Amino acid sequence: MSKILPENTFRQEQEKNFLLAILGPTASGKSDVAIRIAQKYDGEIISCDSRQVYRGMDIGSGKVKKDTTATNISSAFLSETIPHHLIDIISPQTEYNVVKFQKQAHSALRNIFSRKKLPILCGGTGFWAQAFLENQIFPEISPDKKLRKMLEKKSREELLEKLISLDPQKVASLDISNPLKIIRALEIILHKKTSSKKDPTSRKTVSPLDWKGIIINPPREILYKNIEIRLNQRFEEGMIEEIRNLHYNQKIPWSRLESFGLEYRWITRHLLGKISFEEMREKLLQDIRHYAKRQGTWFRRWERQGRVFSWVSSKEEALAVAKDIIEYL
RNA sequence: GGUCGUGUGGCCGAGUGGUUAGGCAAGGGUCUGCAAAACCCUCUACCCCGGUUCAAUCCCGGGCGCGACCU
Repeated sequence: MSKILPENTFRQEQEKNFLLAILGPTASGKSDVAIRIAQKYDGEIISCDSRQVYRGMDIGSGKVKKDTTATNISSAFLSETIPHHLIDIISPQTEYNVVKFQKQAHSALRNIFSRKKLPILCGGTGFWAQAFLENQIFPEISPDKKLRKMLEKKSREELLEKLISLDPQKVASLDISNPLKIIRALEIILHKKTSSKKDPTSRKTVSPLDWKGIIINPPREILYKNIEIRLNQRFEEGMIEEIRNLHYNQKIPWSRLESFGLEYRWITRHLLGKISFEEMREKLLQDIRHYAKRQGTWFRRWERQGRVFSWVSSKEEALAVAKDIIEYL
């Protein structure tokens, strides 16, 4: 089994630190494609999914099935004998965010390169993917839960007023109709004032990554149909049980579960008796479609900013394009 | 057959004699430490015909459709 296919040797020989990204909306088949590429070219997967990082959130977040037979030494999550990084890394109680992801993804990446494997970033969280792949720099002011909680009670108008009084210039470059954005802006300003350590924009620069991205973007109707089929499967696989368990056994508060959105949000509401199964299913389906749409918006915008992607409409096409990219590196 | 009621954009649903309710869906978009989150934009309709009127989706008459009740 360790006798490798001709394609596999290819990886060992090439010196470039190249990274392939498989992106796309939910239910587009990213995971399948990534695993098949990894199998063919001796790769490892870095998951880029803001919900799959959490332990116990399996069916609802669409994790690939874990290998239970494998006795591999790797600490990574294994599926189809392929290591998956950044899956199951923290408890759902823990706060996680882009910056943490950036750091961990980079360390996973270094790790994979050191073993001369092909890293494959796979996921639908566009914000995280872009932050990681483009080494985006964030102001070094970490979220302040207490402050946020306090500010959340205020109206958008009050928040805006406060922001204008503190930093009138900031307003121009901000989406001021969104309270969350104003809160973060305030958070940065207030902390800069109190703990004026170092210039928040200064940070070690990382050398740019050499990567190419494939976006799987099936026609809307097909995607929506897949979403529904997949949702039905998830119910059959015991997704409701999973969420019940997260609350009653893992003691995750309902409010926390709701905040995860989609399946976690709607099933929680159903478990609390607020809505019937049918209503929950309908609302959830609707929300997943909206989510898929937003994901598409993200990728289109990213491309408009100057990044070129290979857009494909099916898994097969994705595999063909991946083959071209990798074999002609 | 009769009586009463009703007919608004893909759906729900207010309303008015002349300046376009609203919600949902749909589509588009924003995003620099909550991103499966949060937020923004677009989508001028009033069943048909005739009449009244400067002007009708709104008033009157007729037709058609739907609903309820009566026979």
